[in-house]
Amino acid sequence: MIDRKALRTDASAMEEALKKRGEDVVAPDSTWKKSLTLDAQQRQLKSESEKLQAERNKVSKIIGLKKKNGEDASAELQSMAEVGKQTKLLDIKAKEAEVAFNLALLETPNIPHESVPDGQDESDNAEIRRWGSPRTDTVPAHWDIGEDLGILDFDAGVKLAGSRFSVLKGAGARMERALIQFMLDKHADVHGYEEVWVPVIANRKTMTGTGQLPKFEDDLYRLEGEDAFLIPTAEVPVTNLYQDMILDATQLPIKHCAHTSCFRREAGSAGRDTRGMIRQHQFDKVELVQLVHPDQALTALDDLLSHAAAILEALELPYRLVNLCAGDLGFSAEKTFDLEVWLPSQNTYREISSCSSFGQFQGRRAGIRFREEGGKPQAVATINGSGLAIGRTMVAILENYWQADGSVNIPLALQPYMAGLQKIQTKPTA
RNA sequence: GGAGAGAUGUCAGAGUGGCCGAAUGAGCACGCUUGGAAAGCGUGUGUACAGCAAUGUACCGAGGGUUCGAAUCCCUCUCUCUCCGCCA
Repeated sequence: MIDRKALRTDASAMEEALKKRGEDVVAPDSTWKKSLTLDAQQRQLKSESEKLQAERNKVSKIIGLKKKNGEDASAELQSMAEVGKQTKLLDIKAKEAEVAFNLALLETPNIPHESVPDGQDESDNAEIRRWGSPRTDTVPAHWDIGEDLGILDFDAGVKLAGSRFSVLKGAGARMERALIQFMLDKHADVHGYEEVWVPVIANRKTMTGTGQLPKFEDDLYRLEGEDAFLIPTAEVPVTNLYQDMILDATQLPIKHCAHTSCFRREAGSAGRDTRGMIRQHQFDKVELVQLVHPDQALTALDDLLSHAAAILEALELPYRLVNLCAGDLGFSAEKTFDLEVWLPSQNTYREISSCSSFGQFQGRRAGIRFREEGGKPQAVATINGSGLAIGRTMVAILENYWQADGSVNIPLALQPYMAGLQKIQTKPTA
C-alpha cells in the first residue's frame, strides 16, 4: 500500500500520479477521497479516545491505591464508569473508521514511478528494443502444430477439467519439464538466485501482502470451506516468505527463484485467447523475486529483467522489450517492463514475462522491513518477474522452430535437458 | 480424523486482577577493568500510532467479552507440540 504519512504530506502529488493510471481521484466516494477523509477521521477519534484512556489509567491507579489503604473510592469508581462508557463508544467509532480506512488504502493502487510513460492502455506502451530476427513466413498456430505432432491434447484437458485446460504428451510433457529445469538452473547457478519450493495454496493474509486481495478475489480460485486460495503466481508465496519480518540491511538483496503451477480464473477475459495454451487456468511458471533496499529498486529491476531476457536469448527466441505506460500498469506495480516474444502465427509479439518494481508497496502491506545500522525499520522494495512462463515459452518454441515438414526443432540450449533430442517429429502412422 | 498440552520481548523463562511493557538468565551493543583476551562490573537493548517536544496510547498468538482497572477471568478462532489412527 502507499505510505500513510505521504498521504497527508503529499496528497496532491499522489493524486496527479494516480490520475495517470486512470484511477478516479475526484469523485467524493472514490477510494482515494474516502481514504483521505477516513484517515483524518480515524486519527481524530483515536486521539480523543486516547485522552480519555490516559485519564482512566490515571484514576484507576488511584482507585487501586485507595482500595489498598481501605479508603473510600466510590466517587472515582462512579466517574470512571462514565469515562469507560465514553471510551468504548469512541473506540468503536475509531475502529470502524480504521477498518474502512484500511480497506480503502488496501484498494488504492501503487503510485507510478516518475519514469513511467504517460498513456491509457496497451497501445501507449513504449517499445524499448528488439532482439533477434522474427521469421515472417506463414506458420501454423501452435495448437495445430502441437496436435499434429501428438504432443498437445486440448480435448483431453476439457474432458478432465474444462475449458482452458490442456494435456501434454510425450515430447510435449518432456519439454515442459525440460524448460522448468533449464530456467531454474540458469537462475540458480548463473544469475545468483536461491531456489525455493513453496506451497501453491496461500491464505488471505498472504494474498493481501502482495496485493491480490482484497480487490481481485474474483480472479482467484478459492478453496471450499477455507479462507485460502490457489496462487496465481509464485510471487505470492515467495515474497511472503519474509512477511512480518525485520531484516538486517546486510541481508539485502535477497534473490529467489521458484517454479510453481499458477492458477487463474481469467474471470475478465472471456473470449480472449480461448484456443491454445496462451491463456490457461493452470500453467507453470518460473518466477524471480528480489527484496532490495528501496534505493536499489530500479537497478534491481534492470538486473532481474536481464535475467529473464537471458532465457529468451539462450533459447534464441526473438522478443521485444516494452515499458508499460501508466494506464497499463498492474495494481501493485510502480513500474513494469514486459518481455514479448515473437509469435509468427499471429504475426505479433505476445507477453511472455512481466517484470515489475513494486517499490515499498508490497513491503508495507506484507510487513517486510529491514533496519540499517542504528536506524528505524523501513519497508523493503520488492521486484519480481517471470523467468519465464513455461507454457508460453513452449508456444513460442513450437512456432518459431516449426519446419515446413511439420516437425519442430529443439533449441540447442534445451537439447541437453531433453536427452539430446534435436527434433520433434510426427510418429510414422502404421 | 480422535485425545491431551501449550502460545509472553532476540532467545530461554517467570508472572492467576492494580505496584507489569512485563522478573530473572542468556544474547547483543557501549563503557570500565586488562599488555591482550576471558571472567567480572556498570549502562543500554521491542514495535506501532499521535505530537516540534515533553509525553501519551496500544500491543504478552488473533478477535470479542467481564471490570474503575486484564498478560492474568470468560467465550470464539488460529497455530504449535505429544500420543493414537491413516498415509505419498
